[in-house]
Amino acid sequence: MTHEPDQLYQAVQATRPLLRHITAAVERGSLRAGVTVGQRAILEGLSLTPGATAPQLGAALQMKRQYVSRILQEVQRAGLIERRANPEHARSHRYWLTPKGEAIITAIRADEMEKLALFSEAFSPAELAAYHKVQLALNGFFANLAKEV
Amino acid sequence: MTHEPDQLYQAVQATRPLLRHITAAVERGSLRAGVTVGQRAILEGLSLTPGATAPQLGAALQMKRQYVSRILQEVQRAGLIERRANPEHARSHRYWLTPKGEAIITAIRADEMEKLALFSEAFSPAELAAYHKVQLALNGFFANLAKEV
DNA sequence: AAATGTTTGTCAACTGAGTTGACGAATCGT
DNA sequence: ACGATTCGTCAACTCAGTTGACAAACATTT
Repeated sequence: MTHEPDQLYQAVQATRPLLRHITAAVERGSLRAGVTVGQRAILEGLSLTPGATAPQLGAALQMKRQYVSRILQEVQRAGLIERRANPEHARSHRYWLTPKGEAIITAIRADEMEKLALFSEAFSPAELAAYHKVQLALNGFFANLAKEV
Repeated sequence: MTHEPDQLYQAVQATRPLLRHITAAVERGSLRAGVTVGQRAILEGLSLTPGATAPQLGAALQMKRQYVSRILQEVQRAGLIERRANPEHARSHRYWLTPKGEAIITAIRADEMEKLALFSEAFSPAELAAYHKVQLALNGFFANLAKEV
C-alpha cells in the first residue's frame, strides 16, 4: 500500500504563506522593535553558540557567510553584539551578544514561547512531536534535493 | 501539566531554511524551466479554481491582488494562461489555464508528488496527518496574530 | 439622478531576504 | 616556498512580496 502524499503536498505548499505570516506576526511584536527576522536568527544563533565565527553561524543557520557577515555588521552597529579578535586567526573574529542583545533575544524568545505554548495546547504531544520530526526531515530532504546537480 | 513548546519553537524556526530549500530544489527541477514559485502558485490556483479572478486568487493564495495581477501578466505573456472578459463586470477578468499551462502544472505536480511520495514512506500516516494538521493550524494562528494590530 | 463608497486593473516605488562574484589578506598543507 | 583554502568586505543582483496611488466601473444610499 502506497502512502498518498496529498496531505504532505498540501502542507508543503502552505509553507510559503505560513512563513510570511510568521514573519509578519513576529515583526509586529513590540519587543521586536527594529529587529528583522534575519537579525533575530543571528541573535538566536549567538545565544546558542556564543563566540561563534561568521562562517560557523552561516553553517548553523544555513545562510551564506557573506550574508551573515552583513547582518553581524548591522547588529553590531545597533550595539546588540560585539566582536573580538580570534587569537587563532588574524583575519577572523568571534562574536558575542552584549547584555543589550542578550536582553532582546531573551525577551523575544519568551514572548514567542508564550504564544506558541498557548497554541500548542490544542495538540497532543504526539502530534507536536510528529510535526517536529517531519519538519526537520523535510528540511534535510529538500536541502539534499537542492544540492544534487 | 503544561506542554513544553520547545519542539514547536524549534520546528517553526526551521521554516525559514526549509522554505529556501524547497524553493531551490523545486526550481532546480528541469520541469520548472522558467517558472518561478510565485507563478507556480498561480498556475496551481487556476488549476484548482478555473475561471477565477485576480482578487479571488489573491484571497485563496494569501497574496495581494496587485502581486497576483503582476504574475498573471507574466504567465499570460508566456502563454500559460488566457483571460476572458467577465460579463458581470466590465473591468474584471476571469483567467483559465491554456493547454500549455495545464501541461506544465500537471507535470510539475506529478514530479513533486513523486518525490514527496518517496519521502513520505519514512513516516506513518498518523505522523503525516499530524504534520498537515499542525501546519494548517499554525498558518491560521499566525495569520491572525499578524492581523491584530 | 446624484453623491458616496467599494472593487478592479495597472503602474510605480519600495523593502527584505538571500545569492553570487570578486578581491586581498591570512592561514594551512605539502 | 608555493598552491589551495579560509575569512572579511564590498558590490551588484534576483526574487518575493507589499504599499500607495489613480482612474474606470460598479453598488448603494438618499
